[in-house]
Amino acid sequence: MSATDFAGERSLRVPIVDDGDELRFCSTCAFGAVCLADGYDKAALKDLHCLVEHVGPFRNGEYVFRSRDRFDAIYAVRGGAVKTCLVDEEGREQVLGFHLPGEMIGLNAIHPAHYPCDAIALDSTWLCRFSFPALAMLAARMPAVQQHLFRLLSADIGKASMLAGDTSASERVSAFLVNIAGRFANRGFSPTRLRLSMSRGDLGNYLRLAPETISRVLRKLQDEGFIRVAERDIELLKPVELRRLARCILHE
Amino acid sequence: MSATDFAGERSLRVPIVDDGDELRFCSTCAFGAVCLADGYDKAALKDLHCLVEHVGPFRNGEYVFRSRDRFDAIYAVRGGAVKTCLVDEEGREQVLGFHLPGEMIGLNAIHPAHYPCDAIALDSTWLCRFSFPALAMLAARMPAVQQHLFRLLSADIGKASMLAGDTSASERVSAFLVNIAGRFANRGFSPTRLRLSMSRGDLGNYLRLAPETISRVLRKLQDEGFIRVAERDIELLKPVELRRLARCILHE
DNA sequence: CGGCGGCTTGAAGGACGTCAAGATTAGTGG
DNA sequence: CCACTAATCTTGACGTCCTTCAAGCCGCCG
Repeated sequence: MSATDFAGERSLRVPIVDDGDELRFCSTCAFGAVCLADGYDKAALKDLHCLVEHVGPFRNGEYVFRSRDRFDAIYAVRGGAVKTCLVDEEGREQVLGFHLPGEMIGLNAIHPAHYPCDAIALDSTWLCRFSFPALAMLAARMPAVQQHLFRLLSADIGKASMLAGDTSASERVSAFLVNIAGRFANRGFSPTRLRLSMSRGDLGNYLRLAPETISRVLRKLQDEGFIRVAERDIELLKPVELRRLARCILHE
Repeated sequence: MSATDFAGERSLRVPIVDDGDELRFCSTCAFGAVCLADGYDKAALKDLHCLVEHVGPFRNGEYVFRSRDRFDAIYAVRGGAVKTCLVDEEGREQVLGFHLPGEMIGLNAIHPAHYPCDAIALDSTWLCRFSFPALAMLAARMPAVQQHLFRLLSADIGKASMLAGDTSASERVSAFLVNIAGRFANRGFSPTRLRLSMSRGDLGNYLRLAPETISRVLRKLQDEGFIRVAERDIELLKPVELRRLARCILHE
């Protein structure tokens, strides 16, 4: 395939959102609206700020945390992308998920008290680090923070629905593209143009498909006019049709 | 296959645990150890008790809650078994999970504020119902309860790992059997003998395999001497070998 | 420029699904 | 207790979608 790049592609690289300031959280921190909406005062806001630490950049392939590390913090992706994965005793990797700006990682480590998976940067990646003991203490004083944490945790249950059902390769790839595009759109990025931060291998691993199958499906979707593929840049040409292809997986 | 029943099979039917009393929770309620371990007084215990309601029995096929019902409570299975599932617009069911005594359902409803799936009894089923608003209020006063809720929620993330990886039908079925047996064992039931409360259809649906494949795999595992199958009663004859077969999925 | 990893494309093979028929069980009412 | 029906389960034959294997291409970075 000839490498026809998109015009303005540069804006797709390493998406990152605003930095916030002393009295406003960066929107990725997932706690931005909590305090102000509930009328907490500046002291409370400051408490919340004190337990946030901006970390990064992590480079492609660097570990944010490793399986079996002791759990002490959850993270929000601020810019870049992270994959979470397991490695079995034979060294085979299993990708559990991808995490884009505005999304949390580490929530599944609270219970076992150790991270149950690796978290690896896929791009130049920045994160917000929340000390969990401090956050839990604050939550006990501020019901809105507690509620927010409950919701964050609840939202993460059943997120593996991408692999659900008796679905074909095209359905799964379509669902993935629609899902990713939607998540980018939620954070203010283009709803139809996106840059995949993961390799075909990682993507196939996540969707339980061979990398070759990913290639073939992307080509087929392009031949059918649903998408445009240029390396890792994807444009959704017919989002509605794609969504219809994927409706069994996305549950409308 | 000739129907060779197990001796003492009757004890496998409708597992149920103790009832608890005014000052002790039934062990299934998942809050049993919280208060006493942290030295809360009887008043606190009573608060916790007041928001628990024993409900049931539900008969095979009855709904505990339905998709899109407004969320107001989480449940612990006290006896019997529950499946959670989605139904798409064409009426096809998709089984998300099975819930045995001692396990919670409804945690994934906190965020959307509506139950995102159906919960259907597979047996004569009793549950403990926890009003969530009341529970959250109590959690704000009792850090141990809050912590316990965080852990319960966290533990539910990534429970769909049964479908993970690039695994054969035998591996998935083995993993399922080992997993179920372990969950029963955790609650004091036999670690090697169990009664499946779900049909081959539900099981296949959950594992993304045709019911016929489930049959064939169970027969193969029996022919190889790993298990003994009599209808829905299963005996694990070589738990170690089964676990080895399933190690890719169970992550040791 | 040269090497390497990631991506694409083709051909062949296998594991599971589908379809169909028969067997066994559970449930119901007489 | 038995008869009858419906549902579930089993077993076999065949087809299909995806994987595997192999080769070549492209882009990136030293």
